[in-house]
Amino acid sequence: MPKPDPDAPRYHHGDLKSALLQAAETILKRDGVEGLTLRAAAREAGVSHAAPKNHFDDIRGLLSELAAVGYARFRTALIAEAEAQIGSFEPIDALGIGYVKFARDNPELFTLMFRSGRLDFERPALRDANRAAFAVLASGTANGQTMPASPTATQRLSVGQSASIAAKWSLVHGFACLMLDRRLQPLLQRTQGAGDELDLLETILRRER
Amino acid sequence: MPKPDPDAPRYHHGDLKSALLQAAETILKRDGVEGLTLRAAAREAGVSHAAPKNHFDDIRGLLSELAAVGYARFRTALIAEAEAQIGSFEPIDALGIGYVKFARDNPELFTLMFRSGRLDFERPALRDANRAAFAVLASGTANGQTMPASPTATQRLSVGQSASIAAKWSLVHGFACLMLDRRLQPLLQRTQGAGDELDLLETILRRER
DNA sequence: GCTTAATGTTGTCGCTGTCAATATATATTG
DNA sequence: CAATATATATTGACAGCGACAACATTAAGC
Repeated sequence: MPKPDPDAPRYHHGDLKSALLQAAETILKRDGVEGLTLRAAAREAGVSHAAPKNHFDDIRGLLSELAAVGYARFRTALIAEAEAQIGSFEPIDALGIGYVKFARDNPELFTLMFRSGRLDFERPALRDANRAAFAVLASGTANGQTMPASPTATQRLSVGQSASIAAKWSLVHGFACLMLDRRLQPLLQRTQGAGDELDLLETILRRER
Repeated sequence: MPKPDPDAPRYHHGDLKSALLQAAETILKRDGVEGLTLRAAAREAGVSHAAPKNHFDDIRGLLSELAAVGYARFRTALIAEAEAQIGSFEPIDALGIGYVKFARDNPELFTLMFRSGRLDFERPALRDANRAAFAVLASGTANGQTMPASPTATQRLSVGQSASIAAKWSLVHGFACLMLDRRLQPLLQRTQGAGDELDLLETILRRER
């Protein structure tokens, strides 16, 4: 009788959705967002070019689901950094450092998540992952408040609170974007005794209080 | 004898490069960066699909030259805002307001210039326009210094000066990016008596001194 | 005026996303 | 268990894209 050979080519993959997401991430790291196509992911996973349609509808679906994975990792990275920096930085600043570190360590994924313009945030997986990540950010942004995030984040804010949150968020987000585009490099190069970008960020955060 | 009819179809356009750039901007505003293709620009300008190659080499060339036009406008917008805000904001903050206003008023162009990842900054036109624009920014960023920019921007900076510049630049750049992605909207909506994004930015800038 | 270079057109190639039609495996139900 | 329905994967096709080569037309230089 024919044994179930795991190496035998099977018509049905079994867990193609995960395999495609993994293939997509491989391509993302190797070729960047530009090189990440539906057909390339199918090739990488060893299936036909139209197979991804069953799991992701279209290219925006694939990119959005991969971005959702990214937001989940982003969230855990933020939490980890906040815990690691206890005693060194305020929670809000620790989260900012985690934000920029994530961008530095996952440049292509960060670009996909924050700068691609090809995502569908209505897609439930992405919508939820995005919200969960920003709930962590918001939790450390309210004055003096610490982890974990308040799950019901519908409370009203004062203008001052909003300004404080937007300022910090804009700062680290802009820093991350400029860093990934190597736009801070000229600045660092003409700075006496400058370190790398992360040193610069920590200097900024320490000076602001 | 045949008069030179300006409406007659001529084999040579005369000024196709400008016409293509104008067509490209029309498409950019109408369809976004995604819809801006070499062939679409050629169609919009009424020439054959391969005509742009003579003037822009490839798609990156066209996008880069259009971005160069954008940086030139960006520069004049910054200067105009700095002059308009004399007495209301410090030069550095006035430039920041100009930065965000430009993004608000030219979202697609800003996206092309700062977030597309499809530009070639080695291309002389873009390289020069980019430098000229950031010379204006740098001129208002040195402590208390005012317009116009010092053309020779090769002087060394202290870590504190770099931190100050990077902080302000990151803040307005991040704010602009988050604004264009409508990521500040949820924040504004749960803020008591909140205005629009620009009000929020001005609040931030006033609070930081 | 002749030659040369610049500019524009046509045709082609491989790639992409998307769709329709079809094949195969799994799930469900009688 | 068998028949059917559903989910999953393949094949083939189409138009749009960037890029290239071959060619046509015009302008520029000598």
